[in-house]
Amino acid sequence: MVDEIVNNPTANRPTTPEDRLREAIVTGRFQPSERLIEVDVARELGVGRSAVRTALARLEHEGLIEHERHRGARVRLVSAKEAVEILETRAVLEGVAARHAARNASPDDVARLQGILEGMRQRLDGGDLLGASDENAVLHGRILEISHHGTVTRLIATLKSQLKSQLVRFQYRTILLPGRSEHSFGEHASIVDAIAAGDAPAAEAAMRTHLSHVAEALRGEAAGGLSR
Amino acid sequence: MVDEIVNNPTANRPTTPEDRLREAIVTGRFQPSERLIEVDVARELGVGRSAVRTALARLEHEGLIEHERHRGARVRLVSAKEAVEILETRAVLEGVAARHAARNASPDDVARLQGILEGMRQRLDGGDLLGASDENAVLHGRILEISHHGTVTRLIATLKSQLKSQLVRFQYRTILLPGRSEHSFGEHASIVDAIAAGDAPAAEAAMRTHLSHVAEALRGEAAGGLSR
DNA sequence: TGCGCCACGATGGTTGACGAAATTGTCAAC
DNA sequence: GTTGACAATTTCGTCAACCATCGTGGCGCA
Repeated sequence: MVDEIVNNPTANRPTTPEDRLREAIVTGRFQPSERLIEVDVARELGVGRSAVRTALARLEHEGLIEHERHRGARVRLVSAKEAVEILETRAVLEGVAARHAARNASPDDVARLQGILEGMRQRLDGGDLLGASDENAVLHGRILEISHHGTVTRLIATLKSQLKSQLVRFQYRTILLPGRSEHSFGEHASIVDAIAAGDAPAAEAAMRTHLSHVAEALRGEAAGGLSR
Repeated sequence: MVDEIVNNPTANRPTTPEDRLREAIVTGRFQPSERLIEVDVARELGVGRSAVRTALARLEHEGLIEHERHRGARVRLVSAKEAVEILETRAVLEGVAARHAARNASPDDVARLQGILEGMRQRLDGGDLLGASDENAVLHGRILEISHHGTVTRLIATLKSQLKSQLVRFQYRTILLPGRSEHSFGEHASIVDAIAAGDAPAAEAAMRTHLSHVAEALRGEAAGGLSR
């Protein structure tokens, strides 16, 4: 019932126009600030105008595009400042999730979290930083699930998709920064520990400090990468 | 440039179909869980089906309706649990806003906040509880503006609209609860004080405790009103 | 009684058309 | 040369009619 939200690789074909447009934006096929003329997009994607319209409407509220009445849509440019804003917002939201996870977690949940942590440890020891980064995402996702907080889960999902469009252009793998991986592992361990102990405030605090560090690391990188 | 986002009373007529549908849902013209058949809605609103389609797409990501592919849309029912979730989420988001406001506030901003506080004081002394409740909304809105945090502002706006649809059915004027108004005023004063002092952590903490009290008051009321 | 097929209801999407609004371009007057 | 008004163009907003697809419930058959 609580299915993982996995990005199915090589999955079934029937992609909706919405997915295709999102894909085109996220992969940078449409440049930021570029005007999205409905008929052009329709031709580009090989679908009708109405399909593009509904897709645009959805993508607007996902924050991928801006749209003014009678003036059309354009790809939204996420500035460095805004990227930091998003990270910061995610920090407090995931903090709430961690708090609830600490209250809800069954022994089984805790075991699974510790298992993920274990996997991170092994990959780090093996020098597989990218693999560890993936485990990272899994851990955060699992905590969200355990929290059973629909509202927070939903908001984080939209924030994620907003950053994703920029992810392609600026490599946001902070875990690749020297020294960051070990530091990050320790922070994750603290979060899991707090959840295991059922200490809700500690879990929230740990999550927030963790993500504020990520944001900080990013800010440093952004100064060189995002500014222009 | 930084125009107030006021709900213009008796303003210009040209309402979009989207606005009209939102209005219809929010005012309870369509019942929760009611299926929204496109053609019926179209006839009801006196517009075409395509207009309804776009409106539905937008309203979906505002959280006012649910939508499953090939299975249509229905008005989303916000349960009591979810209402609390939303309040809780708003609490941390507005906490972030307060934190930023404390960092950004110019002397002028502080003066305006204190002016609003003064207005609340006067209305409370005059026994005008509803008026004070309005000032309350103004104060929160002003803090959001001062924060200059677009992401948080946007998220709070959507959360608000989700609750608004339930607002009509359950009177969420917690300030009307006995004793709550005075308590609330003190909390607001603390928030403004922290912002005036430029004390970011204090501002965030004050906002969070304030809103957690609101949520608590609500939970008590919800037990009698929302449960069934 | 129970199972499966099929028709119907509703959505997803297409095409084509038209009015409305915004932008752009032009031209004359100052 | 600059400004203002007006015309032309672009693009969106909406409608209408149409077909394909998906779900679902009922009917018939076993």
